[in-house]
Amino acid sequence: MAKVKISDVAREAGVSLGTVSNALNHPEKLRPETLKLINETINRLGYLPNQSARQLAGGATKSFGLVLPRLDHGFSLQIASGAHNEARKHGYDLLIANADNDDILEDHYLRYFMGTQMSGVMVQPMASPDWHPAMTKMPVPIVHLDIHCSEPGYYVAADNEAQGRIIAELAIARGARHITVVGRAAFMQLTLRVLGIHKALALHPDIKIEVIDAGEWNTAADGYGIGAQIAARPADERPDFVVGLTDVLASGVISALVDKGISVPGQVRVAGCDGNPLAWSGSVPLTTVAPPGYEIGRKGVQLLMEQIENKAPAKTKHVHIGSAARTVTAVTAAEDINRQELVRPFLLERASTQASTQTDATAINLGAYL
Amino acid sequence: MAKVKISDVAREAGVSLGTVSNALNHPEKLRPETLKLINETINRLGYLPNQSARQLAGGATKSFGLVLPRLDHGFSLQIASGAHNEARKHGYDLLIANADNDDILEDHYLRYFMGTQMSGVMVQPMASPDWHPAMTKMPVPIVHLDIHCSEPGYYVAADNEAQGRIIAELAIARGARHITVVGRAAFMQLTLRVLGIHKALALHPDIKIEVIDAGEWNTAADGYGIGAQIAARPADERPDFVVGLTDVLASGVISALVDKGISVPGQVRVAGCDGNPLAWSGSVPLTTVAPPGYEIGRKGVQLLMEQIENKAPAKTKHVHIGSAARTVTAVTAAEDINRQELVRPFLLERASTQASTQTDATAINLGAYL
DNA sequence: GCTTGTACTTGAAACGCATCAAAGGGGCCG
DNA sequence: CGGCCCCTTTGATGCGTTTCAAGTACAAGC
Repeated sequence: MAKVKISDVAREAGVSLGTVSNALNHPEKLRPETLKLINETINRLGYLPNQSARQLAGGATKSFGLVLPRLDHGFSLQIASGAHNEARKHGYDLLIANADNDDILEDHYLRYFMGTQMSGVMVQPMASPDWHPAMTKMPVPIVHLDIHCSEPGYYVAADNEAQGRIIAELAIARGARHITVVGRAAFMQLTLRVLGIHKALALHPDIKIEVIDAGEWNTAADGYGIGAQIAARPADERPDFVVGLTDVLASGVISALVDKGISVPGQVRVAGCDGNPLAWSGSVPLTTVAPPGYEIGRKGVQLLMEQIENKAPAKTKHVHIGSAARTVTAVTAAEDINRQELVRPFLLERASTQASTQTDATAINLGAYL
Repeated sequence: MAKVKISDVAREAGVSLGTVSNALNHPEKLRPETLKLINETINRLGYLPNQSARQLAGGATKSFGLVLPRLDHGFSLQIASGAHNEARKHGYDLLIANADNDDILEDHYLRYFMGTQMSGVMVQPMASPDWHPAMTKMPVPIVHLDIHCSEPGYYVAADNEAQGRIIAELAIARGARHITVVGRAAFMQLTLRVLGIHKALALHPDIKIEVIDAGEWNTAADGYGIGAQIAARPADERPDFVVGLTDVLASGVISALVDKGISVPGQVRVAGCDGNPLAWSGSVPLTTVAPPGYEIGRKGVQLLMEQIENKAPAKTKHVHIGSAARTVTAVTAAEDINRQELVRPFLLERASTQASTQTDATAINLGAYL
């Protein structure tokens, strides 16, 4: 049970300590026989290099840290997935920490990663990173994800405003006369979506628009409540297009409307706004705009690599990724549900979505969502 | 940009190196003024302890590593969530690595964690851990999750067989005469579910049962294909109850059946088998059995703590968590879809589900799935 | 046989910190 | 005033590696 260290391997193999180290890090420098001997000894003894010591002695390790606000948020997972693949491509490991919606914890893990000699760190922050500016001038490359920083630094953000615009344009294209936006714009991202919707509609003063605040957490239950409220209105005061700022909200709205006997999309169309897998993997898909989470993660790692390779003092560099990507559309099964984009059978649609975005692994990854 | 180290802080604060170290690790040993002075200096200089050095000097850190096969699998996330909460409760950090369905990578991260002086490591292995037995006799506490080990060691597994049994019993209770199980039992977990179904049905020889293999990955598309195939049969050869070994499969089956004009659950009932959030968060919920992922993660950390505290040589210890937990049932919106558990309105049902399982944070966590 | 070069191998130094025995300082008691 | 004890601070030591200048062995060329 006592840990076997490099010197044990060296002694046992009858070579010096430095040679074992070379076997691990620069195998090309050793004579093949020596290498083989050492590897055998390593396996026989069950030697496991002490990462702490390696890092201490050798400087940074080839690994990145990623701090996410939650793990059960599909978008964050797309980020993680994109970051992971890109990191592996460069031969880096990716370690993920869950801040669990807690400022303190986010800060804690951030410091932890910076102190672990990670080669770089990424965060999808809950608050603006300006909130803890100390972090931005750390001796480790850092990239903020899904957020706009005013301070100099690196960040990758999705164009949330465009996302709102796209949904609004979809509504316009579908001939909407009265649009209801459902949800609490508690986060900057959601606020921007609303802004995008307003901007797009500014050109169409004849279209009526209202925004209904949902409960604090934008849950499906909140959506259901608002849906019920909408259903209860006289027909001529009902919107003909509802946008859930969140897919889950949209789901709730649909449930309520249909429960109350209102046809979707016959009388009211409903769309979501964040490309949640549940929106298009369920048996009744929902039209939604998918923000490019995977791409954000990928780009984040690329910015990290850039900082590492150039070793230049971090100048400001921001990357914007258009959210336009694609609108997940689908045909539903049930007669009565959200059939608005009736192009082809649901599953074929999904299949074709995957096929057409092979370069964008998002679809593939989400597709495997069991 | 040069990293500031503990000696810099000490010099700047006019105290010795050991005192700064104490400020960090044993603040109660310092006079309040000294502590304050040091903390101010730390902040002023932006000092960040080098975790590698700490670990090297001080032995294990209070942190656990968790290696997951994928991140976009709801079940794994429940594990992560449970493990995280339990770990934090004990004051431990949790770092997560994504093995991305790759044996090599799983092994890599496992070694990485073991070498990082983690206090303990958990894996949800893809293959049986007997596959790489070297890992089980490492000098770091390790717990295997969601798998049965024959070797001595610690593991936490869900009772997948019970899961199959529960679904089968549901089918029986609903008066099924012909059950079709859909899916490829590629993994042990799925095999056990099938086994459970068979065992439960052994008592009912009059009920016909068939198993249809799905494509390699049990995707929704696979389910759709099989659903279409079922739909094409003459009415009297069609099952009246379909079990998807995976919720996604079940979703696909439903889509196909309804597309082909077969009423669900009027003519055919369909149930899933793994409590995927998409099953019950979507606008059309699916009946499914939820395996206790959250509980598995929690229990895993508890076993780790046990090993750490007792420091006894790891004896075999296995924990089984019954999957019985709860059957997520729901009322759907659309007339034609899977309404089989028509108890009360969908969202109320969900609300009550959450309320009744406050102690089981699974529901709460999944509920927040945006 | 001697020199030069090539191909490996060696081992001491440093990495940044936690630890802990020992020293320092101050108050209290006799 | 001396002796004790307690509270606080000190700094040398070692943690397991990597690195790199210095060393060894051997072959080829003269």
